[in-house]
Amino acid sequence: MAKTRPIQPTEVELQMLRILWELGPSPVREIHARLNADKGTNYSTTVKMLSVMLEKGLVKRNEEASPHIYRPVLTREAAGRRMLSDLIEKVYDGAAMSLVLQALASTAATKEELAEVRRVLDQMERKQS
Amino acid sequence: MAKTRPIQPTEVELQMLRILWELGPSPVREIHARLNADKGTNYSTTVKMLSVMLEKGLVKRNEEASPHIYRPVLTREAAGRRMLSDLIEKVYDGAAMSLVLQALASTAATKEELAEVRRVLDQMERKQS
DNA sequence: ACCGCATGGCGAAATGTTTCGCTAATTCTA
DNA sequence: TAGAATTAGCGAAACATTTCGCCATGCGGT
Repeated sequence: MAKTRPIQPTEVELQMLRILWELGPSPVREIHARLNADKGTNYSTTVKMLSVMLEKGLVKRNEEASPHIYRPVLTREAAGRRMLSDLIEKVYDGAAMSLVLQALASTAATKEELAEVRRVLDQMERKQS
Repeated sequence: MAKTRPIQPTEVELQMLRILWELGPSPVREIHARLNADKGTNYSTTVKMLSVMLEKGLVKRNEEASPHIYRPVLTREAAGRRMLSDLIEKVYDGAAMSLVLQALASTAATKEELAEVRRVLDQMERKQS
C-alpha cells in the first residue's frame, strides 16, 4: 500500500525544485537558464538531474502531450511540510512545538505575521477541546 | 574571519548527534551501542563516523584528559536553529513565518504547548511596537 | 610474560550524488 | 537540402558519504 514514497530531495534537487516552484512547469532550457545563472551548471548536468529526479518521482512530465515540460510532483507547501516533519523527527524527536518556538524566537517577524500566527493558534485551540 | 563553519550534518551524522544529545559526552562504545540498536551498524563504522565528524568539527574531545570521550560541539537547539534556517532558506526563500504556520497547522499540540507559544508571541509583540 | 578480549583507528570498498563529454534528434537558415 | 545551431539524453567520471576489513594498543587473567 505504499503511496508516493517520502523521498527526501538532495541539495541540488531541492534547488531545482525551487526553480520549478517559481517558474511553474517548464522545459529543460528554462530550468537550465536559472540553474546556470545560480551556479554555472553545465546544460548536461541539468538534464541529467532532471532525469534522476524523474526516476525518483520528484518531477513528472506528460509523455504524450509535452515530453519536454517538467513539473514538480509536490507543491512547495507539501514538500516543506514533509521536510519539516523530517527535521522535527530527526532533531527534536518529534517535539514539534520546540521547533516552532525556536523559529518564533529567532525570527524577526512583522506585526502582521505575528497576528497571523495568533489566528492559527486560535483555530487550533478551538479545534481542540 | 570565518567563525565556526555552518556545516550541515548528513543523515547519519545527525543520527549520531542525536544520540550524543541524549547521552551527553560518551565513549565510542556507548554511542555505538545505541547506533547499533537503531540500525545494526558495525562498530568500525561508528568509530569512523566519529572521526569524520571530528574533522568536520561536529564533535570534539579533550585530547589530553579524555581522548575517548566525544561530545557534540553544538547543542540540540543551536543545531536545530541552524538547520531550520537552512530549510527556510531553501524551501521558502526566507519566508520563515509560512513555515512556522505550516508546523503549527500540521501538529497535534497540547493546551500547554499552545499556551507557551502564545506567551512567546506576547513577548515578541511587546518587544516590537 | 603470554593469551584473549575489549577498544579504537586507518585505509580502502561500496554506495549515493553531481558533473560532464559525447551523440542523436530536431529546427533554423542559406 | 546541406550545414549550423539548439535541445535532449546516455553512460561514465568525479566527488561525497557510509560501510567495513584488518591492524594496533591496552588491560585482565593465568
